[in-house]
Amino acid sequence: MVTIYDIAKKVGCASSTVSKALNNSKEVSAKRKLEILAVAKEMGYVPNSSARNLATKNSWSIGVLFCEDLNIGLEHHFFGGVLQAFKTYVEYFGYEVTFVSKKVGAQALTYLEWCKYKNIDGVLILTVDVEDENLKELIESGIPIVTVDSGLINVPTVISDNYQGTRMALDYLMLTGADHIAHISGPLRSFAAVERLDAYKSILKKSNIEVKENLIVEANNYDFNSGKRALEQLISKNEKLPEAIYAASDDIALGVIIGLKENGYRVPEDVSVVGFDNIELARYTSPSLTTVAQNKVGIGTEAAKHLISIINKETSTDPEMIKRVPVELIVRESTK
Amino acid sequence: MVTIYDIAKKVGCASSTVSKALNNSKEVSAKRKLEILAVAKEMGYVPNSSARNLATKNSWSIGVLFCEDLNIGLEHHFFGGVLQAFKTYVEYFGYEVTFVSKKVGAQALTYLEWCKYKNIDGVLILTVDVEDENLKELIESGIPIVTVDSGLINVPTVISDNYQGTRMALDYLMLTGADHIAHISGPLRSFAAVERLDAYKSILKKSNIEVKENLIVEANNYDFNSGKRALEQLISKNEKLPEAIYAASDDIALGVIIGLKENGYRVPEDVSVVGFDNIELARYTSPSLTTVAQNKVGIGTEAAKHLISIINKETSTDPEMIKRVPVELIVRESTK
DNA sequence: TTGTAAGCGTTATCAC
DNA sequence: GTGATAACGCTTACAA
Repeated sequence: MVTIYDIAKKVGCASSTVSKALNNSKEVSAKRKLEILAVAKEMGYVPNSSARNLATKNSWSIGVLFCEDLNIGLEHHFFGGVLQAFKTYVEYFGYEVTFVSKKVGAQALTYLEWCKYKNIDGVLILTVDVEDENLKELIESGIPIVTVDSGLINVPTVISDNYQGTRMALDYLMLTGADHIAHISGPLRSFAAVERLDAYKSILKKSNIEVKENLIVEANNYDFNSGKRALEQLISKNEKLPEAIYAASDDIALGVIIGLKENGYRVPEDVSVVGFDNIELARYTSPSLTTVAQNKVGIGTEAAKHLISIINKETSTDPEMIKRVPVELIVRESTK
Repeated sequence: MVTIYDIAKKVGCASSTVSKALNNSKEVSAKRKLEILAVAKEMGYVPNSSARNLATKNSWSIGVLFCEDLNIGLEHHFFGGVLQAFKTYVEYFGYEVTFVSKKVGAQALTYLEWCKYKNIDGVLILTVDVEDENLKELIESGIPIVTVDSGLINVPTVISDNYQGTRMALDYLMLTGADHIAHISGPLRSFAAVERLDAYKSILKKSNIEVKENLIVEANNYDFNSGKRALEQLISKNEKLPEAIYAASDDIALGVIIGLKENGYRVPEDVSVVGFDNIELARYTSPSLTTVAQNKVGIGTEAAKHLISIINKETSTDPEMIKRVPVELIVRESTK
């Protein structure tokens, strides 16, 4: 391994001079700087992260936290997509991203301990077990944190604009003649699910439409199967299905559509269906799916931007902060 | 920040003794050890990663490399799933995982430089631009590397057993009476696509079935649209479609099925279709999809296991090594 | 402009 | 068993 001492020896100067040259300090003459840089390159010098971090007390690294215990994780396109955009943005600003771990060597650590151990600059919380005591400690520690759609309170949050999305979906359905609109919500332990349900209720009220509890069903999860089961419940709770169903996710919506078909309903002739997400497949199903498109890149980027601004103390950290990223209604065949 | 000096002062011993106690060395009396541990806990001591790494020249961290330039990345369920399993496994053994970056602060680095900078123990290459010069340098550096289905040669690879999977798919199709089987391959810049195509040819030959070039079409990509377009090509190349189509991915297969329907074919009555992956949706489409299931967790875990064994020098690093993870045929409705 | 030296928090080597 | 002390590679006052 080549160190600044090796370079100093070869150039015939002090190591501090080398350090200054390498850090582009103006306390070195241009000539010396050039000379040192040339030798550094020639010798294949690469700085040492640990030594630098130790001396500067600065890690330039951001932790990503997600619970693999939950059955929702990186393989979910939403979180994968958000993380990718997040990573791209923060790396552009010179940060590296590391997964927050619960151990170092053989020793178990809490999240907070691990962050201190690594001297992490900030944390992105992706998915999480809200009950986790460890998490509480981390949140209260004062380390810069941002979360995405995790259901955590008291943490700055970046999330799709669920109210806007719900309004666009319902407005469109009403426009196409639906007087009765059911809602299959996501699991209500999810923050997004609650927001979409609240929006549904509030928008109906504003349109002077009665909110009927028998038109609301909570899916156990965001997936296809839960959607299908929720539809069965909806059917059993109503003699006659409403003209439209607003589902809290595309997977749920697809489950609903299959369930409708199996029960002899035509989509959209008998029942219109709108989803939420705009998964890749939505345009290819039959009928293709009308849906509220989430902007994964936008969410990841906003989360990154906000986290960095907290780290740089450009933003006073307001734990109540919620940044809503605009969504878009994509009209396809599953609605009239 | 609490350091071992703070602990030493409070306990009334030397810092080296504290270090030994903390590292569970037997060069400390049991009594002292207990005392020191208690004080450490009381003071909220957390070790410092940089200092430790600097002193031990050991980072306990593994880099994950993937090109976000490609339109395939973390949001793809396959890579997301593999990474998640990989992470779980290596963390169990005390490693942390960090994304390989191309810069540190404002300075651009090559992959290899970054790995040296971080003193990384090993690298998992997920997706990659095979042409990348930077990559070549990394591969030739001797740093422990494992890759998953990336198409790289000269890097130990963990991949689904594409031959076995193809054989199971084709055997099943032949069993159900298909004499002619077309293949929509993945993009041939992908290693897996080549393997599946080769297996297709070789298995047909072994079954004394002629390999006809007009029954083979390369999809531009692994996605739905590419599948649909490939089907159009297949149709234009053949007066009469074969009884079965073996597709290199589920997304391709779904595109093929939609295309078949649009062209008036029934699945599976007129044409059987088999995919590869077993994406979550495969069981829910109509018809549900017969497919070769890839074991994402198995692949991630095997990659982790192998990388760690290279790091520990338990395995002599053989760049030609290919570990094939068993696949499984899931029979559903898209085949007779 | 350049050099000296202390310090970052650990570990590891050697005396005692 | 315990304690000095050097070393890891770098940054940064401060002195020259």
